[in-house]
Amino acid sequence: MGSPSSASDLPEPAVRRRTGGRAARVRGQVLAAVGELLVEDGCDSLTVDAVAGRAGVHRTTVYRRWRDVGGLLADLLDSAADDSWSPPDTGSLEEDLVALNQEVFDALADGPTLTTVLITASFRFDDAARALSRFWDDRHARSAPVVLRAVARGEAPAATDPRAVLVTATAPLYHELLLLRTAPDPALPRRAARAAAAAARAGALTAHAPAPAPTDADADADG
Amino acid sequence: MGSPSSASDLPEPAVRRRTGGRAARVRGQVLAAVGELLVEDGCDSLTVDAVAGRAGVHRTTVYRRWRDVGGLLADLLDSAADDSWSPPDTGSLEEDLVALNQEVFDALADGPTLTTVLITASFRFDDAARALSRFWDDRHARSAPVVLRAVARGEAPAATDPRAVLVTATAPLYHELLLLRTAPDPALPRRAARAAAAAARAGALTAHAPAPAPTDADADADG
Amino acid sequence: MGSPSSASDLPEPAVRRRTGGRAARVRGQVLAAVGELLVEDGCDSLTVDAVAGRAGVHRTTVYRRWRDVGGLLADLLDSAADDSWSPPDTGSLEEDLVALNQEVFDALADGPTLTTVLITASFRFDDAARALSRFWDDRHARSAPVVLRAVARGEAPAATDPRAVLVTATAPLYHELLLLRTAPDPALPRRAARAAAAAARAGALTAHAPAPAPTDADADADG
Amino acid sequence: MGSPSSASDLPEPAVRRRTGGRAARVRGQVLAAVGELLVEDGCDSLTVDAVAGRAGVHRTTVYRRWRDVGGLLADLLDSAADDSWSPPDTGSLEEDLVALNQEVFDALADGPTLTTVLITASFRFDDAARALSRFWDDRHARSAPVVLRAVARGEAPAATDPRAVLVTATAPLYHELLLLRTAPDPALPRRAARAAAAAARAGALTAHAPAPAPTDADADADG
DNA sequence: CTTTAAGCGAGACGGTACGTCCGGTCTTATT
DNA sequence: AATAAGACCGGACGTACCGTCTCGCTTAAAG
Repeated sequence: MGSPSSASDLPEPAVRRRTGGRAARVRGQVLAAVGELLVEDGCDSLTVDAVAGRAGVHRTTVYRRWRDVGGLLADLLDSAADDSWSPPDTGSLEEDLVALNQEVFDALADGPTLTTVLITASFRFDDAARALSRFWDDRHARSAPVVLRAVARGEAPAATDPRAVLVTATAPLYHELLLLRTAPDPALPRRAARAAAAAARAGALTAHAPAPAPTDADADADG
Repeated sequence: MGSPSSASDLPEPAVRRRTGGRAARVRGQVLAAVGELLVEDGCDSLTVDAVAGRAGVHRTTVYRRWRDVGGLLADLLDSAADDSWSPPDTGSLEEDLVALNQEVFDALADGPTLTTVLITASFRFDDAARALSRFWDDRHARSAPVVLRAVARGEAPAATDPRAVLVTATAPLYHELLLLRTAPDPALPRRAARAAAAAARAGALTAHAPAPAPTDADADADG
Repeated sequence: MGSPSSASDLPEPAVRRRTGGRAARVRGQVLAAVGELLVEDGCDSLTVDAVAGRAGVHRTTVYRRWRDVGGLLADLLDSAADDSWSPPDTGSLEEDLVALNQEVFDALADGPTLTTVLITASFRFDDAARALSRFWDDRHARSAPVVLRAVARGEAPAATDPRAVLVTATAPLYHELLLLRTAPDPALPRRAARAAAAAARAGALTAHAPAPAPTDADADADG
Repeated sequence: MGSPSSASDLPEPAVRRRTGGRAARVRGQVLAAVGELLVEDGCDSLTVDAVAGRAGVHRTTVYRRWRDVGGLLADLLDSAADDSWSPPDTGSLEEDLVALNQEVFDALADGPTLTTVLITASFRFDDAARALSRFWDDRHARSAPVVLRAVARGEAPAATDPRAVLVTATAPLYHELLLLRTAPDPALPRRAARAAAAAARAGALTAHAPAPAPTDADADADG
């Protein structure tokens, strides 16, 4: 599924008031400073003062355009929406999920990544939380073809819910690495992908179908 | 899996210097104030000043015994470790997992629970993060029998990793409700439990076994 | 002696740049806004931003023409120089002074008048201080006939200094109402006028004459 | 009448919370810094930041104890109330008034004195204005004997109002030097004192007595 | 039952960051 | 090419909390 940190193009101002020269340059400097500070010291050191200082810009300028740190993070997240991202297509559901999981794993595993810091920050700032939700919704929507192709190949029942499959596959990674804070297990991406694929095959991830008779139906779906 | 908020016994100080009288009373007042403030206003308003004021205790007293807010949270979490908790035993893996998931769901679903706030806080304070990890490790250890019984009943291969099953079952709940922040779906606990049970049945959650040939092996494991 | 607030014609710019059209209209709007803001909130709220906003003019326009708040006040004071003012002529020195004092009293007595605010402001802005001095010099010059007529009538020695008489008469009002901030006493204008008239009659306000033999002359006056 | 700047002992805290050690030392440093800054740069440069910096004390300490610049000035004024001050006693009303006036003149005449700055500041800060009024009330009360002795000596009518005499004597100095901003005239203290003494002798400064028949009575008094 | 020292209340302090206001300059877009 | 809109820099404001310190005083535990 990737992470919000994979792009850094900062394409265009949200409100195109002044496209040229200083205004755009200032925005770029500030967002760059936000990113740098985040990876260096984490969320705690991300103060408006520090951002302004790093960006070589006055405090009031930051307040004028972003209101607070949450606004900065939201803008960074939105600007980091990498429009060119597309899901893998290996020809098998499980391998596709493994590839997606590996992307997530890489973004979370080694120490305090920009990704982990952004997620952490989303717990403190509503703006950032909303921006992060937007990012994930986008990634889920783009990744749906992975599941739809699997259904087309007969790897899963027709009613399989793409989003449920994706969440089932990736959730253990976030849970282990962010919440439980266990040491990164290189086998984790594949195991979680396999489990999600198996559950999908078993018809346990169909959309809104409360599964008539769980035990037998599952056995049938498998067989 | 429950939540860290289910107990409030506050058993004893870690260092038993003065067990009786004022010292213990002060500790109880302070931890109670921490809990109240957390559920009222969330993690942001949990300042030492506010805690001291609410507890009717002087600021310096809090600093003297807990050092900072993280210490308060860690103490609260440790004191909230409900020693009497035990996992469900319905006779079927899936139903056991559903019961566990329902407990998690209830603790996370309705608004800013004490549980969600504690998890949020764990991102800001290392002490709290460690205490929370301890709590979850304890719950996973206690819940292992659920999987072991399932193995004994033949519902899953012998090599099935209890922890992996539990994480696979509960992770989607935390992911949806805490990270993705989607509206609570009452069907979610059962769906995630079914998916985890199906994956376990399919042998996708065996410990440290990299699963030689995914497709055929799974089919064999099912049959 | 009146006050600088008695006129509101805003006749012409000090430097007659553009008498007609937009330029003059803008000047009128801005000076009017200055006056309004002064009487509403006093000197503290008289910011360039507020003036520009009230006048419906851009900030930079104000900076361009008046440089700062002091310039605005100076312009307002100069424009408020009421050319038609003339001193009373009742036929007696004391009654003339009473009339002058009454004018001052009315301008200072009831709450924060425009006059009091302008004087207050003159302590913060040199431009305004100079403009206020010009205003007072003008008033003293115009009021000199009051004393000269009294000398002609024989109410005071020939060497009597008109300015000293006027200052002696009005100073207690400013002192009481602005500096000592005592409650306005309706008897004050007359009492101060009587005192000044008495001093003039006694020859205590002669110009640059160090009073030849103070003791005997005074003793005579007493006896 | 002197000035509020004539004492610098800073005798005791208004609220004697902590008399010894650091608290008292801090207060002294801060008030000293206020005085120094006032005489150096006037009222405009008297910011909390500057005071704290000069005093070698942190900003928040100043805010904690004095709230704002007005509070600082008020405390300085109160602490500068020189309890040992007493009016002159030369044996003659006029000479006493001359001495008083000379004190005022010296405090106001040469450039921006601490006195002039304090008065200026009182126009911006209510606290300082009140403290200044208290100071002047005190000085007027202490100076009353000057007039009472003159009455006892027969230099003025029994009903003479001491405060009116003092105000009449000193007001022209404040008016000329602070408001009209004329160049200091060394003859001014004596001339104003003579005028006030003459008015008192003439019975023009009696308390609350509306003066029965101004013209004739005055003529009698003169003649 | 006394001592004694751990713990507490109280107040002040240095310090960081906040978010706001205003003054004054400078840049951009318009007309 | 001039001007109006607006973004910027810089300084100060007043506040909230942090974490620390130094005093006395209480009081629980040990001798």
